[in-house]
Amino acid sequence: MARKKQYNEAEVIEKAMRLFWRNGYESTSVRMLEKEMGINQFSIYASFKNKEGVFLESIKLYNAKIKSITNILENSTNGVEGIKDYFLDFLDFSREGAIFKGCLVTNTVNEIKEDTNPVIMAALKRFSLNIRKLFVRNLKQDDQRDVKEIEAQADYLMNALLGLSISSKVFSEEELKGIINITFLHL
Amino acid sequence: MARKKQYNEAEVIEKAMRLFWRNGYESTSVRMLEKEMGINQFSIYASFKNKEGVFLESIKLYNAKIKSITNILENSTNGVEGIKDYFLDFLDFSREGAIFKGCLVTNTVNEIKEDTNPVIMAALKRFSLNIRKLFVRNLKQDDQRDVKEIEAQADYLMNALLGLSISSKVFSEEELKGIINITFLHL
DNA sequence: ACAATAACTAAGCGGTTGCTTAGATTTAAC
DNA sequence: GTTAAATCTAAGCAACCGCTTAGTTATTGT
Repeated sequence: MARKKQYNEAEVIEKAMRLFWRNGYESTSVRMLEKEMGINQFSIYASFKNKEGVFLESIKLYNAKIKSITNILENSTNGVEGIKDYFLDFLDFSREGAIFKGCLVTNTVNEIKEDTNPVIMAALKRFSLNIRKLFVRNLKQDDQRDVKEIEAQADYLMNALLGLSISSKVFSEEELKGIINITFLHL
Repeated sequence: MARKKQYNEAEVIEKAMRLFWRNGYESTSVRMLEKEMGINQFSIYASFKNKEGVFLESIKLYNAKIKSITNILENSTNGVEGIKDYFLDFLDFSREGAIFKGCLVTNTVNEIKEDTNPVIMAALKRFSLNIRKLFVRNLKQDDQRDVKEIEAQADYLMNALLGLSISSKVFSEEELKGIINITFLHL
């Protein structure tokens, strides 16, 4: 009936995701996406509706990629140690060669404003809350402490993880591992 | 000989700084600065050369403002407790009514890229390193531990502080204070 | 072979970006 | 009062933004 697509949507989203990861949402232009994805703007809008659509698909892919390490956390029975492993795994996950790119989600939370990008912000918050939930689950494995205390610890760990996303752009790998060690020293 | 300026440079930078603090560097346009500062674009460029110049002056002012709490840290003899006070003071400092704006410096570190804004990035790094130096100084007050260990602790605290700048936009004041408590629990 | 349909290319839309220029206006020295 | 210099306003520059449209090309069923 009609012509075939000359590109694979999953493949071009992979490239878009990497670009967003490096540059953030706002400072990644559709022209840049065009070049990186290797397809015309028309095709981008035809496949993903708009720039926001490309980003939402990128988040989905990011979520699928990071599953490789969240799955370990999800199935862990090591309590806090399992969370520490997640931190170290994340460091590896966020690395591209020698440089650390931080977390795509955290980077974007920092960049965008809730009132101008409500849909994106909602997706990002969903992502973060899910990780916090896993932290709570693992913390409960160690002993039966007060739920309030456990949730405060989960907040503490989220804070450290958010910090790590920024720190990874400033500190060296050795320093980052030192930070992780101290973060879990007395938990 | 010539006409007088109809505005005070210190006054308009105060307004510019607040705008950058709320919106970040890139997403604050010169048109927005124009309105907020209450002067024409020509005057902005005449006084501060370019947008980067306005921001660098804003950083200077921010530095002067935050001196009110870094001075306390600088003169503290309470060791780690002095740093904890700094964290709590910072929370207050970064508040505008009920909402937390985070740290102007941290917000911007997250937003800009080193290769496109090297001058700004350098100013931001200088600012951060200075705070880390104060952390090291205070940590040395408590006991004579290994210097390496102290520096690792300073990195850990910087990571927590960076995290706090993001967390303050997501968590409540109560949760933030809980995070700070746990951060200093076993130091 | 031909018509129908979807995917392609490339030009261009109105709006915004950081920054500059032209020209009127105010100040102050003489 | 005249002149020179600094400051003001407002229009406008090229480049870019997200997105669309017009027109061409490829693939299919009949």
